[in-house]
Amino acid sequence: MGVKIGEEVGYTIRFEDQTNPSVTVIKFLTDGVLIREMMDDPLLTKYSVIMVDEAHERSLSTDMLLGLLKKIQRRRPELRIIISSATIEAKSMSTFFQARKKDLRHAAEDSVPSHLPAVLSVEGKGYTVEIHYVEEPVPDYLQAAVGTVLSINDKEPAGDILVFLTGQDDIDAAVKLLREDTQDDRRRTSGLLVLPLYSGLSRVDQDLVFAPTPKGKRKVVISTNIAETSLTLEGVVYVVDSGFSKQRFYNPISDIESLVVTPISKASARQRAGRAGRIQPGKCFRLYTEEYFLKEMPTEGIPEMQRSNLVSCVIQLKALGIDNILGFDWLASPPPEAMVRALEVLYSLGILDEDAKLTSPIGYQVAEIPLDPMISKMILSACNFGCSEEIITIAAVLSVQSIWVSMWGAQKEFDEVKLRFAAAEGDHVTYLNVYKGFLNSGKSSQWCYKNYLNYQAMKKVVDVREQLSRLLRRLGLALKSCEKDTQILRKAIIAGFFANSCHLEEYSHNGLYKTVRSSEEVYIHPSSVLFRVNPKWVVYHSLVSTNKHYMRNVIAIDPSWLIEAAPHFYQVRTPNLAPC
DNA sequence: CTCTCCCT
Repeated sequence: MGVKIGEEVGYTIRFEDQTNPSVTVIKFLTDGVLIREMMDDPLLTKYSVIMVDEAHERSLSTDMLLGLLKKIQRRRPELRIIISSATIEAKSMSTFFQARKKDLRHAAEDSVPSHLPAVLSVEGKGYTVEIHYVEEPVPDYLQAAVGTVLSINDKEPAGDILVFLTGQDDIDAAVKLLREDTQDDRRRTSGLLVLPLYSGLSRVDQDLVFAPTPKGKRKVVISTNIAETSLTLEGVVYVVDSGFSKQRFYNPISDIESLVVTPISKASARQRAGRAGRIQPGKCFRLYTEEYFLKEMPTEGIPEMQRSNLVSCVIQLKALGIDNILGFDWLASPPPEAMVRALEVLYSLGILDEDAKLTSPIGYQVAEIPLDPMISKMILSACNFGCSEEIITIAAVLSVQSIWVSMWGAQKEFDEVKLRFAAAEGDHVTYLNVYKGFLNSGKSSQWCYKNYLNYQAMKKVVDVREQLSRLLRRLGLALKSCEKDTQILRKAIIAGFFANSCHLEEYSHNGLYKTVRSSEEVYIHPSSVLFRVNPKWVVYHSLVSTNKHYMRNVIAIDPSWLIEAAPHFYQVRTPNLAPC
């Protein structure tokens, strides 16, 4: 359009506002930012047209936003809403936004949208992709994927290959197999450049997949879902689709989130295939039968709303003045159990009162902080305990994926390096040591590299920490350091995470813990500094469920601190503690 | 003895 970014056309993301309110007429932003903007401007009066892109992804915030926009439109019939979605399911979207008869009765004539939602279809600009299926179901998609790559390399003309598997384990195994094959049988694979791709890789390793393919080589990228939508690889002509991805599921009864290898939807399968047609006509090899695709594969995935913990979602709606959360107009209703659980958790944290209204000041302050409510509660308590300087560092580290780079070779070295930072109290205090070291190094990327730290992640920690310190100042809360008093630090953590306490099973030789609240069997994650240390009592930040239930980010505590922090949640029962 | 992926 020939304009400078940040003037007529701008964008806003978490740490960057490239707009100029007096000049900008088109603004790109994430759905989460727009929901945040609603807290100051509930009817989004700044905007006359709102376009929601990628609505088919059905992320938590997209679903929330669509429900909120529908509500806004009743008050602002002149607001134009455009929803763009890559699936054929436009009808359900259109029905959702169609004013219902009972709404019409209560609304004045002129406040009804003057047109029913129109459905427009726009042709994709990709090249055609020829789809191939297997004749018979494959017993092992990893082996099948490796075999398919080799046969493409044998039979098909030049062009890079993108393989979709489910996770780091799968991917590292496939990379290894293909690289070994290169050595065993020069003729078949001599031209292959095999690269893994997943979000845990360091930036340097991720960048390798974007480098142009050397002459005479064929690039094979073995990837998670990250290459399905988040990253785009040019030069891909062949896609191999395993038909699976890892998905998160939340059980509101046990309050545990699990990562499960799940069959993908037809929508995902199409998206994956489309990745082969960006520069020329391509081919997609699906490692499942055509019959399976047509008859058994679900059309759409399950919206995130229906398989997530909803505490963040509930508090945001509360902050927007939506009192009847259960009666909110959802595009897809979340399970009532998950709603009830979220309300319970927020109540136990003192964020909602008996009438499920935000408490003052805690509830309102928590809603202002753009983090998980348990973390926000931890921060607010730290302000009272006088350790907010340290706690916001911890909060920032906990809000990035992982500050360590994933190491597939040098495990032993890695563990040794980690010991330099390890604190007996646990991971949270260890993170403080890492952060201190990073600052002392002058925020050096070299230093990160030497210490197996992810430099990008550390930079993000600094950004998040700065945002939090600005926010606390704005809320009129004190930034104070507790120096070396890690007891007070742990008490502040417990103020947010008292519900996540576990004790080591007596006579347990393999590190078996049970959660205090529901006696679930859990273990300390091998990435924790307390792995194999196994203190008697711990509090964890989150559970990840794969083969076992693993606690990630763990601190050792004294059980009396639990009763001190949450007498309403725990009551003393000799000789141990029990939930009430 | 291990971590799909976005996002405020």
